[in-house]
Amino acid sequence: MSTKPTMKEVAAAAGVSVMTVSRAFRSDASISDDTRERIRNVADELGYVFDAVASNLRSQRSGFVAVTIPSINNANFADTVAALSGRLDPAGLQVLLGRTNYDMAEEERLIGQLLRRQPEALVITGGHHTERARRMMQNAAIPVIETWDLPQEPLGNVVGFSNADAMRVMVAHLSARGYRKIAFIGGDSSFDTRGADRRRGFVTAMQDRGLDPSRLITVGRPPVSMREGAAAMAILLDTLPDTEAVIAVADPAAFGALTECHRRGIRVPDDIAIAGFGNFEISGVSVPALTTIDPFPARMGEQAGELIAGLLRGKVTKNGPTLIEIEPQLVARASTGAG
Amino acid sequence: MSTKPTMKEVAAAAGVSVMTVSRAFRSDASISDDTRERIRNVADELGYVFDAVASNLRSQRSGFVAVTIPSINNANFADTVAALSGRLDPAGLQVLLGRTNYDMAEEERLIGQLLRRQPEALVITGGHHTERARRMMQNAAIPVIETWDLPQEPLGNVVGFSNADAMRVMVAHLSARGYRKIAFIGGDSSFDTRGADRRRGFVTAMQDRGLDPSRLITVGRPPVSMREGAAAMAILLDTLPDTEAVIAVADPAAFGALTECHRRGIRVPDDIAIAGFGNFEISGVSVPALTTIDPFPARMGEQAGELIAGLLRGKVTKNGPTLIEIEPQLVARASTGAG
DNA sequence: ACATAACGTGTTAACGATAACATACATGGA
DNA sequence: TCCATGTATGTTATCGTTAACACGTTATGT
Repeated sequence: MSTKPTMKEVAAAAGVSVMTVSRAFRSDASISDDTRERIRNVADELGYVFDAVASNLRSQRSGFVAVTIPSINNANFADTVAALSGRLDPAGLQVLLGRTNYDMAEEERLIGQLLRRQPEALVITGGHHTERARRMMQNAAIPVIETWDLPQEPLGNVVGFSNADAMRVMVAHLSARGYRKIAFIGGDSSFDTRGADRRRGFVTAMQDRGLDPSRLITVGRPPVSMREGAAAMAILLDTLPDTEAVIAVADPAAFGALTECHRRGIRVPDDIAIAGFGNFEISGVSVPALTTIDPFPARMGEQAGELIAGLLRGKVTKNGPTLIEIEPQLVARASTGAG
Repeated sequence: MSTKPTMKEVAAAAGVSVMTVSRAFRSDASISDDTRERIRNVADELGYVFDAVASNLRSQRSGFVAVTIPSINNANFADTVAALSGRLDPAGLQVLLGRTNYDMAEEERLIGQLLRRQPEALVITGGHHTERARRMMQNAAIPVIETWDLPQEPLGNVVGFSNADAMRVMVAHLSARGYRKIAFIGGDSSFDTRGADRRRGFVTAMQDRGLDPSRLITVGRPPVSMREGAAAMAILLDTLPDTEAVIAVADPAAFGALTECHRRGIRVPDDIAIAGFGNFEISGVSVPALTTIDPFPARMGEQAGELIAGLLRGKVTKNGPTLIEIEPQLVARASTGAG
């Protein structure tokens, strides 16, 4: 018993062939309930552990779905992954998670690493990638799903939304409530491509309404933290004190901005309105509650999972890639005078 | 080119043996720089992707370190995983992450799943497990590290801290500042074992000081959300209005409690003090900033990674399991009248 | 009752890489 | 000069499982 038992040992102990042991551990195999139970008991006694690595090699199916997210510590992405994982689980698929740290070069490296594990599908957060990363994904000959974005040139399937349009909705909301001098707080756009899309959406939406789109505060690399949101608000209040409303690239930054107002005795929304993005829990709990946009992260995860399960189950070749657009929803709350 | 190329195809194209191709992709192998580069170029042209599955089977090394965390969406655990991952990366090890959802039965199932992938080490969040899970981990014959806890009967190595002691420190802090009627807000203790440990620590610490330990508010399953923290605070203010200080099982719940005070016009800390646990970002940003305890999640991840890298590199059998205790640190802030 | 199908199990070879050993050639010290 | 040593490459067998096929036995239909 010094070495870990294999099916061979189990087979010997149970008096059957290795193949029968193999069948005892698969749901679809034809084997009598009797034998199956007997073998499982024997296996348990021996402390046998099924070797997925060998199984993967022989069957050419890894059971992995590779997933990349910018950060593990982000409720939005976590919700997508949780929903995805929940949908894939019953299909016998396991999520192999990697984080890109909001960096396309890191994403490229990561995708290379993940593909070596022979995943059966690839779920990528975002629609901007290096040329090399694009090539790797296209050559992989597995379903690819881009999420949290609506890429111009999709690699394959997409389950996402337009970050720019989301900002358009938010600008419309603020505009309708009478705000004119609206600022945007975001991170260094050369990294967070979704953040950059939101900023771009903000700028064009402002321009379309004949409003000044130049109140832009940039604070460090994404993800923009609460602290950075507060710092950005401090800069904004110091340099552009006549600003009437602020849109932050995401809720944590918006909340940070709110706290800075609290510290300075500036009333929200009476003196200045604040809005975020993502419908993180904090936006509903803070005082005042923050107006935000809900991109439905869990729904994206479910849809992606559903799509993958379908693509891998059906041998039928789809008539081309699927595009599922999720419509982000404005959640109007007290921080913009609503709710 | 219909099927994915293997080393065989690369070897043929480069005019070398398969073994030489294999060597071209390994850092430790003896091969001329010339040949290596030539082979890599050929491989690139063919779109060859290294097959880690086959490599794993033959070499009996998966390159995986399996890690379980209660929730993906938790900054504390995420920090531990990020640090761990960062330390394992240079050692060529990849984190295979699974979430238990604060559920020991789910943990058991998950561990079974993970072990099939032949991980080289196992990092588990928490020190409470089902009997069957314990057995599986012990039989696995790989290094096991329990974190975020200080188990009575460790399975192997431990990189953690005592949740109960942390509460002792917090009670001491509040007590020193003159608070006597102290309440505890937590989740259903039958699920979150670390939360239960903290509650237990609170009770004994209170008893040790001759204080009443019965102001306990329980709200739903862990993780206790901001909203639930607010709800608990509402109950507390309604039923035990003379309470002087509140300790929440974690910062998000503490923040939720704080917002409830804001909504009711109750001043913190003048009317009631609030403290949390975890040193989440929000505790430093909220107004007032929340007193909390920093368990140094990143440090735990680094230490665990360091330990694993050492154990897997050195063939030398250690003289038994390692125990690394991290000392959580009180972070006194305005919400308890400090700072 | 007989052909046929369905079921349960066994045999053989293979998935794609690498460990272990073998070999060819160059280098160098005595 | 000759053998020891090192370097670069090739050969063979194998990791643990499962696809594909074969085979004997037991239902099923007519």
